[in-house]
Amino acid sequence: MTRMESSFAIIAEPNRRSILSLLAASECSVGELERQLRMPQTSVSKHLRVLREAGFVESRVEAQRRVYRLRPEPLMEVDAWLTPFRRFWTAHVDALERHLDRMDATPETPTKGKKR
Amino acid sequence: MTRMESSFAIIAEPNRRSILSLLAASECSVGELERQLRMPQTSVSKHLRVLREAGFVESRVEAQRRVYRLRPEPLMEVDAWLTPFRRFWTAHVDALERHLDRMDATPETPTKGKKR
DNA sequence: TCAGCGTATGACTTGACGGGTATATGAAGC
DNA sequence: GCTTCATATACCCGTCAAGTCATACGCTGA
Repeated sequence: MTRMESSFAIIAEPNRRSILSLLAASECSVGELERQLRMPQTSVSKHLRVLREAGFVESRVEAQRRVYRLRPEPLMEVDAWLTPFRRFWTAHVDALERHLDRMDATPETPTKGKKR
Repeated sequence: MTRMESSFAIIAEPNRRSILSLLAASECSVGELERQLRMPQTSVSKHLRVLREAGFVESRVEAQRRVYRLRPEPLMEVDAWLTPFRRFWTAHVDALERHLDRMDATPETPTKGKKR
């Protein structure tokens, strides 16, 4: 149903990235994700469905629970896409730190149209 | 104007990824991008604006043209986010090839509805 | 000055995605 | 059977991003 073509669109959603990060640590049931992320169960299930249909996760049934675990392929695709760009920063590694520091400093509200 | 919080949301757009890929090869003017991507100029300009405000590109003025070039920081962020996941595939590298081969073969339908 | 090119912006429309609520399914236990 | 727990789905709605069109801006050369 939901178009949602590329792997990039899937991980554009912050909650889905959170789910993936948790699953990177260890596999989880829906309820565990629900508690750790403090989000409604229906929301978790919906995101898991999207992730599952896009191949990011798979589930196995365990009694009444469904335990989800990570599948690496789609993220490998993203990683592969980055390849041609890496030459831009492999030279000077500390640029990221400076960038992240700036992000940190900014008042978290990009709401207003800032110049440049 | 456009919220567009994360770097992930920016590269969720296929046309923007195309622009970035072209700029990874070499800096380009708007017109060059327009021709290579075969998309309307207003569209290119709008995507460039989004990319610029998100720090993915910067432009310099050259006569009547604006030449855009890549800035690496936001993509470095994405690369950094991938770090915890790499352990899932650094062991067996060929899984990506198999995955991409499948993508190639399938007629645009995601992982087929397994319908239990 | 004007014309023409290159680029940016504004208004508008459309459609997709995410959140919420209610409900359905299905397994386990009484 | 019924009830409870765990998860999934259906529906509605608000929001927001992307496309299109028209137009405005800025630079250059005649």
